[in-house]
Amino acid sequence: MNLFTDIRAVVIESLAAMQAEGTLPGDLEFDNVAVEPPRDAGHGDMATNAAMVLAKPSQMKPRDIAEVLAGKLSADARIVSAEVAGPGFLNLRLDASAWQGVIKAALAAGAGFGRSTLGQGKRVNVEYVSANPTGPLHVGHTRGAVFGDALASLLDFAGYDVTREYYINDGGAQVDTLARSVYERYREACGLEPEIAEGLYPGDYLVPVGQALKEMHGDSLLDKPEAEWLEEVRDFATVRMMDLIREDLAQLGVTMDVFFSEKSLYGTGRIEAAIEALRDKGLIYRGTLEPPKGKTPEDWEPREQTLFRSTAHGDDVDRPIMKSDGSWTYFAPDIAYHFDKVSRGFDALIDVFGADHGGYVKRMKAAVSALSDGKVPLDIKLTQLVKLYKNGEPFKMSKRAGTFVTLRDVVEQVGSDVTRFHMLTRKNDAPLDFDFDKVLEQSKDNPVFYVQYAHARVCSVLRKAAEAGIVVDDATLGAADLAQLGHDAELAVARKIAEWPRLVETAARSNEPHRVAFFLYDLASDFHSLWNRGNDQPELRFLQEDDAATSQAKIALARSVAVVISAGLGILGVTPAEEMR
RNA sequence: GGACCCAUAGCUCAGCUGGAUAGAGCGCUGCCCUCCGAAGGCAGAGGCCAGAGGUUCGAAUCCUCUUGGGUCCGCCA
Repeated sequence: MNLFTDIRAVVIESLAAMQAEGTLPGDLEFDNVAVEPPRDAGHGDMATNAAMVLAKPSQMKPRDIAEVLAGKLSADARIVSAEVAGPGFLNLRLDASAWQGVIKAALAAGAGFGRSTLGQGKRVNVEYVSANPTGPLHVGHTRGAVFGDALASLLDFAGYDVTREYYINDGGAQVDTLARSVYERYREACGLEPEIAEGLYPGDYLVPVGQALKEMHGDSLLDKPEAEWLEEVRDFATVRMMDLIREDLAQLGVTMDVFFSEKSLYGTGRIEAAIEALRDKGLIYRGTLEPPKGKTPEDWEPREQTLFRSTAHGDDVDRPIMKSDGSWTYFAPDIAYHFDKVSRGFDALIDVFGADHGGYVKRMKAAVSALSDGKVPLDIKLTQLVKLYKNGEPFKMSKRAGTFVTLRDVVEQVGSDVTRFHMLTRKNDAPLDFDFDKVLEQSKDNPVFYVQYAHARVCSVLRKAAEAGIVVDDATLGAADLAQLGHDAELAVARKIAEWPRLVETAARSNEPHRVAFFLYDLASDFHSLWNRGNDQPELRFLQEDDAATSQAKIALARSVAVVISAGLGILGVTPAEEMR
């Protein structure tokens, strides 16, 4: 249940009644009518902007509309008062039973509380990570992995049918480089001196791959020319790298539904088919691009290429899809890949890229727009850089100096839960500071700890209640008499609980999982505040000795907090703590 | 030269797609606690939302320009 949509329905009903009576004109759109929590809790429990939104189209004064609407709304049992305020806001106060209903609903729904039908089962493809299969994942990939995974979970929770997908860039020159790098490690395994030339991948992680190659082939590849071993070594190494990456992702709790191989697009006519689809729309032509202004490369010379008219779909310049030697540019298989996604029948596509791919957004959107005739929206989320710190000092990453920080380094040092939560307490398009020491701090200053602690406190209350012989299963708690929950601090928590279903939808609509993290922090804050009041006011403690009925009512509230935290952390991919250590 | 992202308290950041007196944590100031409901609590000061125009009942939020940061910019993927 979503109390806000329930009340909004009442508002819309009342407005319709006003239309029927002739108070309002019959031809009004109610799309912009919103029922929201007011910014200032002093204004009431909910506020609607209905009168202000409708004032102009109905040519009436907002306050006049609000007055009539207030009268209608008062008829609803849940609405205790409706007051006109400010320019025409209508502030609603709800009966305490409304909040009690929310708590009961949370306990009844359990982990499913807040699940939405917003997505209507529409199929969404979320592509993320998609790192080149040439080595282990590093910190930058970690953020993309965490973000993409949480976004996918959020959309799932909001009622979408989500596919998590990884695009393996195994078709370009970088996997040949990988093969040559592995070959050197193979020579090393055979007792020869490896020659890691400039441009090859020097990382130690290729050593075991070279050894594995030796075990398979003995010395037999040593005498052969590159042309004879390249393909096999490349395929072998790519598989090994993807195994490595899958393990890295597993460390973070990320599992993909689909791994899509770029290579599978080559030699199968699939790239050609995608380009033909564009050609049929008149978007492919031969032409010569202008040099980039202000920063002309020294060796620039005009060349005629095959171009995609991406400017017809919002891009700034047309993009080459074929090199002058007739081979595809990297953009061509990407077009084919997205064509494939469109062809698979997804209703919406989301790509999660690193910020360095920002320049790529418009052309990709143009391609999808062209390929789907504008029917399949593509949202591209860019994750900004992660700045590493240790003890408050910036920590520079350098492949050469060997201070290359991998995903595995991070997870092994601070754990998956902390990594995930911390990386989600920032908007994806803002740079992120990651301090190896601060994120592990056990104090109120650390949001990870703060939220976990709230959940652990609830668990602790449940344990103690059970020890005291009070029945605290969800069914019993749900049947408790909640009428005695009347203190402001208690109602504040209940209000927050009621906002959860609404937050899920707003976060999903904007593809912003970080809102979940901030919400959980706020909820934890309200809960801790109530808890702390119990120090001075024993009647606010959750566990009331010798009064099982009151305890059950209060614990029902606490339990609903745990239900929401647990659900929220579930979306973020973080395990809720049963106790703090 | 151009594209994209960003600019909110001293610091790090939210701000629910246009709503009322702009919020939180840290830091600062002042009280309280230091009884395992422990890893602190309560309260206070602190703002021209980078700047200038525009859109309308109403702008931190949308549009334009300016300034200042970041990412990137033809056959590397």
